[in-house]
Amino acid sequence: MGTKAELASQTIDIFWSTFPALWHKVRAYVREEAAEQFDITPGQFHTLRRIHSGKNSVSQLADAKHISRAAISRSVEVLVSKGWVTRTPNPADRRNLVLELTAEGKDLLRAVFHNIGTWMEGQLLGLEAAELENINQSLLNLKKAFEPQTGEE
Amino acid sequence: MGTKAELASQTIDIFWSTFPALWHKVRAYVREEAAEQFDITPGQFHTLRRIHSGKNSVSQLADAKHISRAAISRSVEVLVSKGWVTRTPNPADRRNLVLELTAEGKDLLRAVFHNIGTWMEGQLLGLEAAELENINQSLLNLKKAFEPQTGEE
DNA sequence: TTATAATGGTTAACTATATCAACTGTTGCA
DNA sequence: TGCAACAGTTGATATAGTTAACCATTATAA
Repeated sequence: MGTKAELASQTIDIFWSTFPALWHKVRAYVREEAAEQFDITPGQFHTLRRIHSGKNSVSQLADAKHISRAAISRSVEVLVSKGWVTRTPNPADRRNLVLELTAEGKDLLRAVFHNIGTWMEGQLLGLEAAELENINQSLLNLKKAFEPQTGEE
Repeated sequence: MGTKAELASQTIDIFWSTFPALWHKVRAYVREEAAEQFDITPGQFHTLRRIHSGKNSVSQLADAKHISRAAISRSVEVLVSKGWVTRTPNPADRRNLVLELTAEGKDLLRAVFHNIGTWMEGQLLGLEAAELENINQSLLNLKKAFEPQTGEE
């Protein structure tokens, strides 16, 4: 019942009152802007984003998003059919298909990021520099707290 | 090109590398635990959560989640059919149906929150007290930054 | 070496959740 | 009065998730 447990309990309350609303707001922005300009759904955008950040197989994507391989497989199928992603057999392990963004996929991702980034920056500039620094550090700490511990999970 | 713009740009990068992963992790936890114990999907849980926090009509829920009234209407229908929510005609405006949690709905929500809270607290206790304080303040600031401005949006 | 288990990926059948468009009923306003 | 706006539902459709079953390949181990 020390101060730390109390703080953690506060964090949880604050998490629920801030995180989902913010997430849904960003997702709604993606839906409105990106869907209108590029015919891409939020889910497809996020899959594209994760491929870009190095998750280059169906299994890796499934692990990252904590959903089934079947769901990712279909999602990737759509991205391939739209010409944004390629599936290349991996000679070193012929079960594996390596995913990569096409030039069009990269362009699209860049455009959507730029679009959303402009909007987000406009919102964030309402804060003070010191507040932004704290946010940056805090998000990284939050991520660290929820990362799989060595030897566990 | 001041420091503040640079910080905001960093914040956006950090946002993308932390926020979605964390959100999907929490969502996955809800899916596994809550679904198994209470036969409730993450989406239903979040709708229940928002009704509990005071969004007591289909329209308010649609605004809060930034999705269509039609989608919320169907989601609420499920919650009603499962006995977790009631729809009561509002005498002051007979177009409006007031949503409320039933006792079962409240119990369920409490149980799921307790379940997830225990898990989250375990994760958060890996951080220092000062880090938790910063996280609490930062999440509130982040929310503030993305709240509709007076006279805009 | 050879059977068996585990991995990577797809497909099928199903359910949940989102869209838009069309609709009913009610309210507000000119 | 008459019409526009609002609250909510329903139908048709698309996307996204589940589990189970399956194929091909790779890893393990008797």
